[in-house]
Amino acid sequence: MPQARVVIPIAYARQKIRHCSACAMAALCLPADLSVEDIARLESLLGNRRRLKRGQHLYRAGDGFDALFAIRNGFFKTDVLNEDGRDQVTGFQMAGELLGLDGISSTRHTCNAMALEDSDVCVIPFSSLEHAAREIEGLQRNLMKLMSREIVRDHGLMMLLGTMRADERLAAFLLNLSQRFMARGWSPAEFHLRMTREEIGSYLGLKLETVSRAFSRFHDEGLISVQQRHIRILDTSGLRGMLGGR
Amino acid sequence: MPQARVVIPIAYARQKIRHCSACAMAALCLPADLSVEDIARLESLLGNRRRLKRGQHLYRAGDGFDALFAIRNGFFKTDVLNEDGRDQVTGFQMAGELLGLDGISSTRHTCNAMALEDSDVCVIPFSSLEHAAREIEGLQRNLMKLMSREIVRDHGLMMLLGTMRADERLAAFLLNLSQRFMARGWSPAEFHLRMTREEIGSYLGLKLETVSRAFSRFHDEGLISVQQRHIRILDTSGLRGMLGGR
DNA sequence: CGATCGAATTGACCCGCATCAAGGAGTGTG
DNA sequence: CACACTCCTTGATGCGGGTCAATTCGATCG
Repeated sequence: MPQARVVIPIAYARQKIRHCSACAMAALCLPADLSVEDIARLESLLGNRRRLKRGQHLYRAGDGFDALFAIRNGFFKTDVLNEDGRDQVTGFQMAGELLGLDGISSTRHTCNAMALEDSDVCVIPFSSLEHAAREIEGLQRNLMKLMSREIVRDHGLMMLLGTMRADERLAAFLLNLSQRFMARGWSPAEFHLRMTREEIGSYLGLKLETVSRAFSRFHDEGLISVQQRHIRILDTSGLRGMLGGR
Repeated sequence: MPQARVVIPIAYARQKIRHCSACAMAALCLPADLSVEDIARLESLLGNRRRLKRGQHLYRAGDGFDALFAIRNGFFKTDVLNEDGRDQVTGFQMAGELLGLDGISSTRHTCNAMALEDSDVCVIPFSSLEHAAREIEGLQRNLMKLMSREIVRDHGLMMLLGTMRADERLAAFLLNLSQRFMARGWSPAEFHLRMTREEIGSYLGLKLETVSRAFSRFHDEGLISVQQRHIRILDTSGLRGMLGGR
């Protein structure tokens, strides 16, 4: 067991040599479209990697903000909690996506980020990133694009929460997951949900029972097959047809 | 009437001399905390001002993106429209706030921005802004903070849409407006709504009848007085108590 | 000053989803 | 292997807000 203490730093050191340039997710992440030299610059400012076990928090609302996190692999949820105890899942994040953008607005994080499976993130100290972004044109642009994309994504979710009925919401959710898995080279048709029905419900503004019933209905209609958290999409266009199926 | 054609360009030219440094909203806007010299730099890259009549669009979804807009005075709504014709108001913006951040993620805007009263905005060409942000540290930071603040704001709205009941939503809406008016030195207790019940409803994920009924209920309970669009808040803490009044 | 038109209010009814409750499936533990 | 625990499914019931419809209010205009 004392060995672990020795082994881990070595592993870190080795990992630190090749960060982005060896990362399968680079194209979806901050380094997108940067030149080899600029990627090297970016790598030089990265902090250590950080590993999280399922259920661990990467950060919590109120924690000081000093770094962004790029998911190397794993799966996260973010949620906000308000005064009266209600909480709302604001997103599920997967490899290649950035966590912590909410913290830039002040000196503290405003939401919680929790690993839904054992995960691995790159720590990007924000002050170094800011500094580098002033010198690397493409980096500044990428960072702003990522933030803007987050804003656009949020608008889509508002649309979902404000105008859609339960099964439209779930169909949109599944199609979104499917598409993001596909963008990562994974199967778009068959995947394992890493979140509970309750977390899906919180994200979609529904109760867990409603989510469960909608899953069963999709199953009965032959759109998907569901076994607990294992999902197989059988009829993508059928699912797509549910949107606006008002 | 031909006179107007002559007068307007002159007015523009005169306005261009002093932008941020003479603007009452500077503290809430991009120049916040910048030095006098940096503000001068920022002013030098501003485009013309642009005036809009009530009902005019500043931009529409699909329009090319090349500038941000800072509201000098007036009032806007932004909304997104999806394939099947439903739309969702994503925000109401007032003096000192920035419009167009959604466009950064691609080369096009993804939502519509419409003036709800005669308004006046500063045009900020984005490529110049990006360039200046690389040289002016505080400017880059302010821009990122504004984007991050937008993300945090959106999370709050998701919470509202995902977990609150109708009158909580309306109470939160009124308190938010009130606070923003106060931050601008206007009355927090008495104001004129610039949007219809239907637009409020779209923003809050409710139908216009529900919004109207909630207003009437608040009125009957002595929390506010309502006459069409004129609102007077009579009991702020009462309103606040409605949140989480499950 | 009456006519017209969009916006807001109010009422009656109904439906989708929340709520409450019971039981089943899967997983880890002593 | 029994037990506990969490997560999921399914049913019964009720309510909040959607829907449809009628009326009123206020502004604009001939």
